[in-house]
Amino acid sequence: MDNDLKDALIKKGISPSYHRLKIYEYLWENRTHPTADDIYNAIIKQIPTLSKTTIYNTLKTLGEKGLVSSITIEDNEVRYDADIAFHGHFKCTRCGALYDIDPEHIMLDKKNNVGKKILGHLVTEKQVYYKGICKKCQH
Amino acid sequence: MDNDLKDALIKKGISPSYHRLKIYEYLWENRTHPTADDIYNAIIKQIPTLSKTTIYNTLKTLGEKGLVSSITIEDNEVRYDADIAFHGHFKCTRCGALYDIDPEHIMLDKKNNVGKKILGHLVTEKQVYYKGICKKCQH
DNA sequence: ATCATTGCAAACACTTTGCATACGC
DNA sequence: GCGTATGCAAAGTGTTTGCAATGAT
Repeated sequence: MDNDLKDALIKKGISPSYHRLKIYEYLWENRTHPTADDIYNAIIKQIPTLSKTTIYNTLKTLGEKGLVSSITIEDNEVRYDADIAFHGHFKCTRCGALYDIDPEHIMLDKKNNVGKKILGHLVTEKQVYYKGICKKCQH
Repeated sequence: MDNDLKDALIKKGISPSYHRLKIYEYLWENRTHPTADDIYNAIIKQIPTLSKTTIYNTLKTLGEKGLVSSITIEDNEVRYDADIAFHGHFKCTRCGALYDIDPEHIMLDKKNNVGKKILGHLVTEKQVYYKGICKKCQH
């Protein structure tokens, strides 16, 4: 399992250092759309010398190579996701949780239009998100 | 025309100070999705004593009262829009321009689902955006 | 020995906060 | 004159940068 992730890094030309592997592993196992800070606070327990810089460097590298996607909904926080298949998001404005939303639930075409043109503009990325009050917070 | 905007502020319970009116007027006339800084740099010419704080205060007030919507695509900049009808956006990663995209072009339902529930979550806001290379930058 | 990775501290950009001043009714 | 709006400066937050130290082959 660890080796699968390691191989994924190698396949993309990223040398699989211990730190990078741990960060990618964390994102792979925690589908909670963590921020850079969340990831840092989780992994520092296992790697006490870890620095934020390494988190940022690694997330940037993984992002550039297409292994993770980044989600910006609030201006003050970027969240990261190892699920790179197209899907929407729902952000609860009360508790802050971020949920995944399948394309079929948002009446979108399942394809994300990436590689196509809209009004003449070439699309390389698509994001759909909702805000509101999540299921748990409605009571 | 100025009076229409003034009345819109009054109707929402916002006292129409000169500064607030100028900021709202700027957003109304410039559908370029400016940042707080863009607005500041534009209006400082007419009101030399203007401060950024007033820009932020005003944008917050207008946003809370539903007169402008804010768009977050890049983590480091919030853009503002006096067009509060639902529509998508396209951000050019080369030149940075932000274009409006009509709902019909993005194969979405025209309704924005606001007030409805998705997977049990109550939706209060929906945003759709694309990134890519815009028409002008493709040559 | 060489090159890449990591870590620290400082720099940065945008936004918010606290409080004093000025304005409008 | 009183309450609100404004402005300044400082603090805060998340991220990036420069460079030195460390690690791997």
